[in-house]
Parts: sequence; C-alpha cells; structure tokens
Amino acid sequence: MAEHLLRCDSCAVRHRAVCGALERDEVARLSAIAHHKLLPPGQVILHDNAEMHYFANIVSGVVKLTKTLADGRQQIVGLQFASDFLGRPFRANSPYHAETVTDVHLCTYDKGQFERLVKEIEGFEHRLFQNTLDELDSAREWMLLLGRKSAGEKVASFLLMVARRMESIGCKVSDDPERPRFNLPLSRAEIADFLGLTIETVSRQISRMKVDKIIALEGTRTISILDMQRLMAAMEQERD
Amino acid sequence: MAEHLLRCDSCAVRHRAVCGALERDEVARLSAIAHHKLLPPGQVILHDNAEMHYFANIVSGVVKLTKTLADGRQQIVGLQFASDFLGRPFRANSPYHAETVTDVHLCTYDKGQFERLVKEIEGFEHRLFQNTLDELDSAREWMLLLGRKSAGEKVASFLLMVARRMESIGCKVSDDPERPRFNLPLSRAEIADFLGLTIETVSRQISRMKVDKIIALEGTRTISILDMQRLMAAMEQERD
DNA sequence: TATTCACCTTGATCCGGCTCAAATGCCTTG
DNA sequence: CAAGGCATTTGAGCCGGATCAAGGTGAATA
Repeated sequence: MAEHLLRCDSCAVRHRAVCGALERDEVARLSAIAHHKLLPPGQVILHDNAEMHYFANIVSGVVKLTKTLADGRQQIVGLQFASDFLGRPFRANSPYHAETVTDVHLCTYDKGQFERLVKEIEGFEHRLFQNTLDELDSAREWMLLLGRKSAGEKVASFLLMVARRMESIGCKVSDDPERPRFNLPLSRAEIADFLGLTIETVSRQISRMKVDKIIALEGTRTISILDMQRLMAAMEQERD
Repeated sequence: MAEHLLRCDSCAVRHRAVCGALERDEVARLSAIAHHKLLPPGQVILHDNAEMHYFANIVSGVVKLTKTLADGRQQIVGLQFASDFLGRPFRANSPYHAETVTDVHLCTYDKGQFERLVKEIEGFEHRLFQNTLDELDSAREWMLLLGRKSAGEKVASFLLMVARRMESIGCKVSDDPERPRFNLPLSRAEIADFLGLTIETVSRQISRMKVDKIIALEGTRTISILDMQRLMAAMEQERD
C-alpha cells in the first residue's frame, strides 16, 4: 500500500463535483477535512463487504467496482471516472469490490467527519441522493446491455460510453468532435468483465470494427472513432 | 385506464414502509395527501421518459420496470413488490417504463405535495436515499447474474429471489420455511425478460429442476421448493 | 541487441442457448 | 362438454460466443 498522503489545500474546484450546489464557505469546510491519495493501477480501494473507513472524490483516473462468483467469474458493475464520488453515506460496508484501473488521484474524507458535514450542510445529502439516482440509471442501462445486446452492440456501446466520459472530463486526445480520439483506460480483460464477454470476443469485435473502418487503433489502447454514424448504428438504439 | 380512486384513510402501516423512522403525526400528514388506486395486470404506470405526476407505495401486487431496444428486445431492470416505493424524488421523468404484472394496489401521492412533505419532514429524504442505495445494490447484483451466470444459475437465482420476496411480504402459500410454496407472479415471458433468456430456455430449466426433484409445480404458476440445499447450490454463490 | 513477460490477436472447434416448429395443457366462452 | 385461444412445454437443428491453442506485439530489463 504505497499511498501518499498530502494535505488537501487547493482542490475546491474538484469538491464542487460532489457538492456543486454548496456555498463557498461550505466547500471550504469540506476542503478542511480532505486528504489526497495517489494510487497506482490495480490497487484495491475496498474489499468485498469490508467496512469502509472513508469517502472520496476521484480527482483523476478510473476506478472499477466488481462482483465475483465463488469460481472466479467476475463482473464489473460500475466504472467511476474523475469527479465521481466513491462511498456509501451512512452505510457500514459495500457488497462489492473497488479497485483502481489506472493511476488514481483520490481526494478522501474521513467517514465520521464527512457524515457529520453531510448532516450539517443544507442540501448536501440531497445532492448525494441525486448522484445515486444517476448511478442507478446507469446500472439499469447496463442491465439492458448485459441481458439483451449482442457482442458487437456491447462493444460499440462501450466505446461510445468511454468516448463520452473521456470527453466530459477533458481526457480526449483529439479535438474533432466528429472523430474523437482517446486512450482506453481498460485492458481487454477488463472490457470483457464489463460487457459479460470473453477477452477473445472483445478482441475480435474490435478487430472487425477496425477492418470495417469504423475505428482506428494506435497501439492497443489509443482509439480513434472514424465513423461516428456507423458506430452509433452498431450500438442499437433504445426505443422512445 | 379503469382506475379506482379511493380516499386513503387507514393505511398508516403501509406508509411506514416508506417512512419507517417517522413519527406518528408525520405519518398522518402523509396519509392526508394519499389516494388509492387499484390497477389490473398489464397496466402501464409510467411510459419511457414520460413525465411522472405522482409517487406511490405498492400496497399489494408486483410492478416491473423495463427498458426496450428499438427492435423490441426487452429487459426487466427492476421488480417492485408490496411496500416498495415507486417514483424518483425531484426528478421530472424516468428513463424506463413501469407496468403492473399482477393486480396492483397503489397508494399514491401527488408529486408536488409529496416533495413538499419530503422537504418538511426531518429524515424523510434520508430514508428515501437509503432505499435507493438498496435498489442500486440489487441492480448490481443482477448485473452479475446477467453478465456471468448460466441459464440454470439464472433461473435458480430468480426462484430464490422471488421466494425470499414473497416470504418477506407474507405472500407465501405454505408455512414450512424449508419447503416454501408460492405463486410465481411472472409469466415465463417475463421471467425470460428478467433473466436475459428466451421463454423456451426458462421453460426447459424449470422442467429440468422438476425432473431433478428440486422443485414441484402445480399448474404453471404455483411452485414448491422441495430441496432448498440443491436450489441454493444451483445458484452459484458469490465470493466473500 | 536479445530476452522476457504480459497483453493482445487470430485460428479451430465446441457447446449452451437461440430459433423455428409442433404438440400439449389450461382457461374462457358458448 | 366442445371449441377456441393463449401460455407453456418439448423437439430438432443451428449459430454466436466460449474454449482451447498458437502466434504476435511491445514495453521493460538485461
């Protein structure tokens, strides 16, 4: 656990991610109890059902939430990006496992202190609640994907989701909105675990999209979307 | 829409399902704004992305939440039983479709009045928040099932989930905890949509469990679990 | 430059669950 | 009780994605 602990002094901008509706002095109160942690890839943040001792904002990097069956089959049940919140207010533990996917910069808060602030600051819990509703929406969106989409549709949906997320946190490599270019944060194995597929199937679908000139690869992690129209068509839209 | 509207006068017990931590007089305030609705099976409660005009407690019956792809493939993303809450506080609309599965008795609240009460009553929003965290946990549990479990494991998990839910709301038919007996609220088609399978596969798995003497059927909807041990083994446990 | 090792791709084969088709309940209505 | 109509079961065959098995690639180390 080679974690660096730094004083949090100047990340108020990031704190707004959790508490956008809060007043300036309330953000300051949050900053006052925050510490920073820098974690390498593959670091376990939270063991299955273990007690959680802190909350955190992701300042940069990607965290995966996973669930695993007794025989080792694994499913990624959530992906958290910069500005996402990590932790379950007023719950002792969580029924899943959280692990860094890339280098991750966390802004952490002691559980007790944080929960006290949540109670004291008007509208704070409301905001966390709305965050959780968003997470629930994404989870259900992903249930539709897992239950009903083909391998090709799954991979297309995944690439679009990552492109959108990377765009929104300013991690895109290119500037052309019609031809996004970005670094995949996940390995093929992790993509497979997210989509309910095998590594081989993911690889084959990506290769096919490359042959079809829908995407281009540089190395294995940098992806350019060449034909947004066809990528979106490959995803199969929702009705209504 | 053959809906019956009744005055809600004596369902304070049910209201506690939403607001268990509330004081007696606060429950009374909730009762004061409540109306009852009786809906037949197959009734749409909420269209995809439509605006929602009310909140509701389910007093009895089962409601399914579904998402559908453009070509008609459907996935059930949530099942709500008696005492569950329906609606998204402070959200205008929902990205899914809600429909009755059985006869459903709803205790409904006008959106505006309800949200006013949520703001006024100390701890009410907190409780709704915790409910939503539970829903998020179930959704993620189901993602593991959809992405990584085999057909047999899916059906076993489903039967156990329904048995547990029916038990907890007092809808069991038999009293032997080792040999639960209950009426399946869902058709084979709905089970398939819940598990990401086809009708035929669901039917075959159920038939196999019948042959294996793990369960017994009376008609097509009444199920007895004969061998809880083997049913739980068939489900494949989670690690940790 | 060579070596290693982890990750990724590609090929060949297999199989679980899907599709298509038909038969069998089971409830409803006359 | 018969007839009709839906839900469910059962069968036969197929196919998408899994599995098994080599290769290829690229970054880190020697």
